[in-house]
Amino acid sequence: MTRYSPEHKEATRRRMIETAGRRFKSDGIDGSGIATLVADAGLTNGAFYGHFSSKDDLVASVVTQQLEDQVAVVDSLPAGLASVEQYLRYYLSPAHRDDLAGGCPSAALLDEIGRCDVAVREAYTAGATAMIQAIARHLDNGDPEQTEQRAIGLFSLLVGSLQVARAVTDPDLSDRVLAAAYTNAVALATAPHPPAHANRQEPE
Amino acid sequence: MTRYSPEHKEATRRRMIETAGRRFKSDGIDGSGIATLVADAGLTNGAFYGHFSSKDDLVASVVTQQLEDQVAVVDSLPAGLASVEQYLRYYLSPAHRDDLAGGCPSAALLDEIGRCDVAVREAYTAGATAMIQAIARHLDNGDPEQTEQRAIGLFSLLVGSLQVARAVTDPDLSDRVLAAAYTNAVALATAPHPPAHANRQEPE
DNA sequence: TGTACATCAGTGAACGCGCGTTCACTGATGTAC
DNA sequence: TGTACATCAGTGAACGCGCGTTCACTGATGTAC
Repeated sequence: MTRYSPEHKEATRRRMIETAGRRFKSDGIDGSGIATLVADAGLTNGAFYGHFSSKDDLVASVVTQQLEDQVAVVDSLPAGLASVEQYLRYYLSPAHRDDLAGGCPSAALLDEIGRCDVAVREAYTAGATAMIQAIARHLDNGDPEQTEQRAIGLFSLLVGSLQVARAVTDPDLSDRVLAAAYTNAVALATAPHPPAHANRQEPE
Repeated sequence: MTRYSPEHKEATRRRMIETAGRRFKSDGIDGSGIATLVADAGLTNGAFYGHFSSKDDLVASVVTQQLEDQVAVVDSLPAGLASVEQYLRYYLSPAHRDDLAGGCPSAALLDEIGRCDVAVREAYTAGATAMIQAIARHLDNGDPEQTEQRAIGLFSLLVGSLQVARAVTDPDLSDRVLAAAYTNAVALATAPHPPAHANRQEPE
């Protein structure tokens, strides 16, 4: 009854989601046309709507997949702060900065996602929530509220820093942005327990 | 010899740059067409090329203007950490999160700027450099290298947090992102002197 | 003061192009006998 | 094993539309006399 192997179409769909992820991250969502997206997967124009109901449908699938992949990487890190620092070194490396297509989806697409339709933003919300929890598991210090705060802050700092480092044309400034982010990220991740719901605190 | 007042055309140009800034920030750069941009300033299609040589030329002018305005706000803050905290409260407020068109240009446009042509990115580089210096003046603690690191980190954290808070659809999560950013930003800005070029530091 | 005129900011129709989407079709596949 | 067939993933031309840009023009302006 079923022609072709049952995995055949599903494999093509997965290939489209993966190649579209790379294309979106390097050229932007608005900057990537259907013709280019299907060509990247070795198909032609009309094949698209056999797999996705619209471009937005593809975008939502891509966002979900990209964040799941990123969560899987964080989940696979060994426990302990040393491996968090190792991840920070990768995330804030010149290699990651220069690899738009293969890098962090939030850094590449976040403000565009913010302007997408609600289905895309819901996909992002689920993915970002999972990502924050994955980071929090590595920072856990017994105070869940403070741990979540730090996980959110670390995630935001990483995303913002990588975007700044990518946008500026001065290579020296770009390197300083990455280095500053690393110093601040390590401080944030390893800060001692106390002021959880930070009351003001004078310097010195 | 000169017809019209000499300020007339310049005033129209400034009006275009200002309305385009709002439009770009709410709809994105790719998402804003020339027809809409000129209509926002009360003009019609063809008037555009009397003021700008191309859309990219307008984008570069907008980026320069938007960052200059933001630097002027930071420069006008009274000295002292209390006024930095006041600015952080504004920046990370629900009101700012919900005011795309009137808010921070980096939070609204940064990843799109990263994909723009080199003239736009150079305009952004100049603006971001000025912004980092303006922030650093408020954080100065005698160590210029550490001060710049903190200014860069603070700027990146703010931009990233606002983007995350805007992208997610869950209002409660969005509020928690803003609150977490505030706590982490205050900690970053008011941290005591010591570990400037942070050597590793075990927790507790 | 009143009229003729040169300037030029702004008009609006038109251009070629690539967008997202539709649809009649093709042809490789695995099945039935 | 060999042939006829039903399936359906993928093809490729076409659609209406809005994009960035061009250009011949209009008409309000301030000037000259």
